[in-house]
Amino acid sequence: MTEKRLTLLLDFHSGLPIYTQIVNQVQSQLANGMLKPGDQLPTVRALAEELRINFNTVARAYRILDEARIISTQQGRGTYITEIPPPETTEKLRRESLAELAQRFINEALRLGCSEREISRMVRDRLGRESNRSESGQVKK
Amino acid sequence: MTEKRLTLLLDFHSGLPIYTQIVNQVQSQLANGMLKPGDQLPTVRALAEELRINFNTVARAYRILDEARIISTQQGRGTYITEIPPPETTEKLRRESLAELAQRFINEALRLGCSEREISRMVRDRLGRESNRSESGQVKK
DNA sequence: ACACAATGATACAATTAGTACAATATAAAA
DNA sequence: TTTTATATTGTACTAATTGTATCATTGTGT
Repeated sequence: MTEKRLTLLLDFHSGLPIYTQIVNQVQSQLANGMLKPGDQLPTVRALAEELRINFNTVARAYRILDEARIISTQQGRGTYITEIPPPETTEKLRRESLAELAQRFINEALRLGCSEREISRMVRDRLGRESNRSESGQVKK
Repeated sequence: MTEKRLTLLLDFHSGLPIYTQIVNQVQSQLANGMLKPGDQLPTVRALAEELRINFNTVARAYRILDEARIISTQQGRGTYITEIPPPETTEKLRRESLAELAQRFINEALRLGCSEREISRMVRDRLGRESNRSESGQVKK
C-alpha cells in the first residue's frame, strides 16, 4: 500500500549515467527521510515508464542498491527499502557517491580554468552559506 | 530527442582540415543561436555518414570542442552542447560558473545526506590528488 | 626521400535497450 | 481448502548505440 511516488529527476546531459543518478537519488532520499525502511519502491517497469527509460536501467540501479544492502529486491514480489540498513554499507555507498560527485565537480571546475585554491575557497564559501541558512530555519518536516 | 540537423558545409578544397571546419561551424552556429546549450549533436557516425567522411574525423572535431568546453561528449550516451557555455571566460564569468558548479555539487551532496565537514574534506582530498596528477601531467593546448 | 599532418580502418569500452525467462503473488476453479 | 491459471515482478543474456584508442594510410611540403 505504501507505494512511494519516488520523484526522481534525471539529467540526461549531466554525463552521469542514468543508473547512477537513480542510485544516488534513492540513497539521498533514504538519507533525508523521504524514504524509510520497509517502503516499497516502484517496480522496475513502473519507474522505467515514468522516467521514460528502459526498465533494465532501473534494474541495474536496483541491483547496485541491493548489493549495497540498501534495498531488498525479490523476484516476483517487489523492491523494498531494507528494514535495517546496515550503517556501514550505506555509509560506504554514500561516500562513494560523494566521491563521484566531488570528482566530477572538480574536473569541470578545472576545465573551466579555475585554480585549486579558487575551487577550494568557493566550496568553503558556499558551505558556510548553507549552514547559515539551516540555522535560521528548519527545512525538515 | 531534439536531434539537430546541424547542416554543415564542407569545402574539401579549402585547404582547411575537415575537423577544423566542423569545429568552426559548430562554434559559429552556437554563437548565432542556431545551436543552444543542451542541444544534442548528431552522433559521430551519423554526422560522418551525412558528410561522407570518416567518423574519426568527426570524433576529432568533437574532441577538440569538448576540450574547449563547448560541447560535452559522453561515451555510450551522445554529444551535447555544454550547459554552461562560458569558455569566453572573463574572470567574472568564470567565477560565476564556478559558483554555479559548486552550488550544484553542494546541493546534491547535501541531498545525499553528507555533512558539510564530509563534503569539505572530500573536496580537499580530491583536490590534493588532482595536483599530484598534474605535476607529471598535461598542459592545455 | 623524408617528415608531418590529416584522414581512414579496426578494435574496444561504456551505456542503454530488447527479449526471453524464472519466481512469486493473486485469483479463479475444483 | 487445494489446485490451477494468469498476471506481476525481477533476472539473465544479448543486441544496439554511443564515443575512444591505436595504428595504418594518404597527401603535401621540404
